[in-house]
Amino acid sequence: MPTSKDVAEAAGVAQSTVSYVLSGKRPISEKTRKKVEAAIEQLTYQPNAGARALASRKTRVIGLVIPFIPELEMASIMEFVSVIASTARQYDHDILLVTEDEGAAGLRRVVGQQICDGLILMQVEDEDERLPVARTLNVPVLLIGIPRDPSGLVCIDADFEMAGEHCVRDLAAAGHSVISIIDWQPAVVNRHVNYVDRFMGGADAAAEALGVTVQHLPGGPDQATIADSVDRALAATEGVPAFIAPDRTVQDILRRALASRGLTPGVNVSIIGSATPTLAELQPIPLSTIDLRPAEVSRRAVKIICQLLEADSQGPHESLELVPTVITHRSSTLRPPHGA
Amino acid sequence: MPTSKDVAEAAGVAQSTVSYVLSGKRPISEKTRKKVEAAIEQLTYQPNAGARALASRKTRVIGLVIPFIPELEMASIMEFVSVIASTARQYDHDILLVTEDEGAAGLRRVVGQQICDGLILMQVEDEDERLPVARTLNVPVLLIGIPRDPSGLVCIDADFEMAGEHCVRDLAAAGHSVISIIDWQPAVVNRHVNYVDRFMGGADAAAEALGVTVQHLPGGPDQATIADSVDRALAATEGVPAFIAPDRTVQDILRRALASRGLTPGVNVSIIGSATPTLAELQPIPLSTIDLRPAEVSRRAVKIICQLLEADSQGPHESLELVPTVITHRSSTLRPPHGA
DNA sequence: GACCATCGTCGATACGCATCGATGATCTGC
DNA sequence: GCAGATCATCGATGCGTATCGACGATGGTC
Repeated sequence: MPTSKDVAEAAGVAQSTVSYVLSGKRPISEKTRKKVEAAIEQLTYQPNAGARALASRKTRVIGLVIPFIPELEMASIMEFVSVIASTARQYDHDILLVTEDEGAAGLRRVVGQQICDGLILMQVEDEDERLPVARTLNVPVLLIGIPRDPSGLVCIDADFEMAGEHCVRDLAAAGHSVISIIDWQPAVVNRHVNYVDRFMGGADAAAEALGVTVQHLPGGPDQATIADSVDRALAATEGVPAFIAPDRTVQDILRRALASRGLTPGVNVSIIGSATPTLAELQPIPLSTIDLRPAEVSRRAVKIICQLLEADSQGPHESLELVPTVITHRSSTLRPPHGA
Repeated sequence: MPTSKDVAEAAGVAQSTVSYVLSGKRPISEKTRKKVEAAIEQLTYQPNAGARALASRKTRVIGLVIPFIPELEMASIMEFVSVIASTARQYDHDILLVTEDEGAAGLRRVVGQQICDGLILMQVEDEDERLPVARTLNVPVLLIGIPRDPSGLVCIDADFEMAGEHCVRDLAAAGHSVISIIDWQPAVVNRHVNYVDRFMGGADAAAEALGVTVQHLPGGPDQATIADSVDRALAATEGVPAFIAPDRTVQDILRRALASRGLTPGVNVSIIGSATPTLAELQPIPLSTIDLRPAEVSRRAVKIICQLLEADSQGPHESLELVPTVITHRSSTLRPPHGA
């Protein structure tokens, strides 16, 4: 592997000049620059990351703490990971994976060894054991998700409250007066991520404002629970029933439960779920969705932390950004009576 | 951040002694070791990764090149990623994400900058543009997947040939004489990953050996194609029809197509799919599966590359490891007549 | 008790880059 | 045509660790 010293010799300049050509932190004459660039090209020189990190005290690596939830929602998590990694590259950074099973010690490790300059935490829980540690680390930390106490922390998440509100508002506009929300499955609820509460809060607020009824029913990966929820929903509804099912696993089971009761989405029952556009279109009856925009959340997350890294901010920052959700009508919901 | 020099001063020894305590590469007296360890503890010292990499020429980081396939099979990919990351930790290594959209240049970058000591490539295609680059990089590279020409490369993958063979063998044993394989969806087939061919080859070989008929039918995320495939399968079958659907997206559509034709898995039709045990159990009729064991493939992948890193092997290694697949009977297939 | 091997520790150096102060070269204005 | 300002480049140093050679202390041997 060639070093900057090799490049310097090939170009007939000092090593420091090579460094300045690369960083642009001092003016370099056109002639010298050309010579150096030619030497770099010819030797296929690439700066050594370790040496660079040692000298500059910056690794240009961001640690990404990924959650470990067997099975569930893995596809969604992968979308975050993938977009975060490619966005980081746009800011000339790389992503180091930190698995959740390392716990808070993992954060201390990667920051303490100075493997990375900052951290992104996914799936932040209400009372997350990693938060006290995150607050004392002297590097920028970006949370995806909003803990109970976000003081002194930088957070971003989808606007679940808006999501709940929009779902209820849309179903109400389509003429439904009773709306049933099937909860996320227990595996998610038990994680104490509070987006569940925020979603429900938004839905309840909208219901109150619009004078419609929202009832909350248990979800679950088992069919019995959901079948029971459906029956309770039907019993409580006059007219066309409406369901909101944010959890993707719940949706599949719900669809089957409705089908076996002679209910067809878009005809004599409405369903809104959360799903990516592609997945929604693949359904036999394309699903009306509330898009929680994981890609946009990921992009902004990287942008924010890169700005913090740029600023070299020492003082404890604090901010909270919510990404608007988007509701899309497809065929699984009734059309509003007035064409709205 | 404390340095090893700080630790040395606190313990009243030389910096090099601290280094030897940590590495164990020279004998250290019990007394000195205790003093140093106490100082490390008290200062919460952690070695600087950059300096360590610079001096030792080892980063203890492995680059993981993740595929970029919108939507499809993301959950499965996440399982690879997650298991690879946590297994790497067991070998005291970390994982750096490299996204596929960087292409072959990405490999050159992370290796050239010496950000990582080795690479794992996922979803290797038959004629992968990254392979010629991989061969010339002077670091260990581990492929998950088997290219057309694996010479000079180290590969691991699930044994798809065995998988195809076992599926056919099991269905034949259950009394089916005509077996229909619904192909992966076009998005997968068009990637030219050759596991599709290997699976089909295994199935065909088993069919020939057992004297049963295997027919290949197109899959696809659209219902029309699959519905058509089902009709063609039924037309060609006397007795109870049998389907093999390795693609998860195809499975869902297939299930609906069968249901709408009055066919119930395990009763008057057999289906074997590929899915994780958890997902298989969640189905209304638990799915008999061929498990391609992504977690086991991931673990072995990390093990192999860590051994190569350990060995500091310069010469071009070459190996090919296939992980046996596991077939599990649940309720979606007929039982063999003789209880076998 | 003199000699040599072994053990434990130290000091010095190298790793490759960023960065600071210094220096020579070129230009400005009078 | 000369003092001072600006520009481009160089040399030296430090970042924190691993590692090599050296060296004093200890133990055993005859």
